[in-house]
Amino acid sequence: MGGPRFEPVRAVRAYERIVEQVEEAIESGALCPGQRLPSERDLMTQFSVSRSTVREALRVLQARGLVRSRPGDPNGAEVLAFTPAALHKSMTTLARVEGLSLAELVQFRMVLDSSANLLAARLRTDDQLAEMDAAIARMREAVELGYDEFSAADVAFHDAVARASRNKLVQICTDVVRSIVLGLVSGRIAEAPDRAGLMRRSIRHHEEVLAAVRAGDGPLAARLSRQTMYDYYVAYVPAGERPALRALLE
Amino acid sequence: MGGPRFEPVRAVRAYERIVEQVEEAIESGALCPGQRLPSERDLMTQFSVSRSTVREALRVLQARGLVRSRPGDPNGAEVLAFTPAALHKSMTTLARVEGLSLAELVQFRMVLDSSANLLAARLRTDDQLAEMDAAIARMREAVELGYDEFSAADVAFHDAVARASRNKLVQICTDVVRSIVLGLVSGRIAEAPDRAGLMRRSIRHHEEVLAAVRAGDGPLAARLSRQTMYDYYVAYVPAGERPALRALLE
DNA sequence: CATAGCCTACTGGTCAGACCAGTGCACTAG
DNA sequence: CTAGTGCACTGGTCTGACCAGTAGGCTATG
Repeated sequence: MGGPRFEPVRAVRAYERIVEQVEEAIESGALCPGQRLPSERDLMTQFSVSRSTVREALRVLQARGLVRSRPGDPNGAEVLAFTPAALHKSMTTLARVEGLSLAELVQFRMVLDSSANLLAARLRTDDQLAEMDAAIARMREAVELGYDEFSAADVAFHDAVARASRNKLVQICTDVVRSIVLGLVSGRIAEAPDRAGLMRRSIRHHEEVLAAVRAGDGPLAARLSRQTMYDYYVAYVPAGERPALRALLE
Repeated sequence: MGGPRFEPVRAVRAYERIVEQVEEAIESGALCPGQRLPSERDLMTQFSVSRSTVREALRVLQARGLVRSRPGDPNGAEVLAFTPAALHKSMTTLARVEGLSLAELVQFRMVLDSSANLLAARLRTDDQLAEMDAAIARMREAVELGYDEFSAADVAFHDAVARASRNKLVQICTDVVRSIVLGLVSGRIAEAPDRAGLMRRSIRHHEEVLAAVRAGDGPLAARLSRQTMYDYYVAYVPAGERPALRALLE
């Protein structure tokens, strides 16, 4: 004690050093989306490693959604614009491995969506209000067209709200968690006996939420959006887990 | 139009098939944390591919945080328990690439933490209340010890609340976003001129939040926790972005 | 002259076989 | 019984090769 505090050294593998360098270049903006990396054979001379090592690094970068390579492409790997794909992937594994219940996922959506509405009520522009109007209009038309169209319009509405919140993290997490939830229940909703009634009720709820957002009443919009989501999903949540959802309703 | 709807075919590479199979085995529970994969040389015969292909698949699985391999280990790669490491990684790149502002991150924490408090006020057990008490006690002691100890105790408090919310997603996202935020500002807090005063004020706020949780007053706990976080971080948020944070305070 | 089609020089994906440094375990010498 | 030594195995890296795909230049054809 009192001597120098040594830190454990981790053996750093060659391909990791490559990943770090390329990652840094991308995140710092030195490499922009659309730009190309050198070919694998060029990279092996630049890093003075073998091609296998270069390739392992590229696999990692690809798994993180930073680059993409196509066989035969005369240019090297392409630097990608950020997409939440990697986030989505790890959240999906999280959901499966940790056995996340539908209740937890819906609860999380209630939290995110109501916060987005709270913020949107204060920060929305008129254009964004128009987008929400348009989305609800499409929901109305979709009652005749079928569940897929309805769901798409519904998604568009929530996306508009999320954008209006001006918080990219809220936006992206909303997107990711929603797609996981829809993957779990969309089949069951599409086959629900009283689909049309469900849709009409949902539309009415969305209209109320939008009215609150338009009026600038954030807390009301937040409360209504929680209620809307609860009503929409509660039938698919096991009865034992419903109290946890209701805990979010005043 | 009207003809069969063809989907774009993507060339599926050999290592991707391997990743899928192993991933499926892990997520379905056929492979449990702690178990070992066969050695790379075994895998190449099982999948009848070359070792490079096996290794590329392992790199991807490792990047996703599902397995870990150690040189010299007489067993194969180890299947890992889920950790939010991959989630953390992709959120960090998100933060850097998308240029997430501190304001957005803090705002997100306010949303998550207040929701966790809202839920905790209704769902907490006595044990969890005791944990929160203990964490605050450690915060008090840490005023003398230094910022690192204080921050650790602070984290412990918020973790206890997150656990009490009984929502793993809330718990994990709290953890991930917090570590990103702390990475951005902990240095500046540690060097703040009136550190001790800051800590004491934060402790008082935490005590108020805990009192509300103990009393079962969810909305109050939620409101207080938002205020607490706002007060703690507002000094590090550029003035122009503060209104967005205040939008979350009633 | 314009263009359809081929040729070539690359690309990434995969394979085979080799070497090295590290690890754990069985065996052995004390 | 223990301390030490090999050994058999691991993952990490390298070399060199082949294949199928792509793009762009070249050529032969109209």
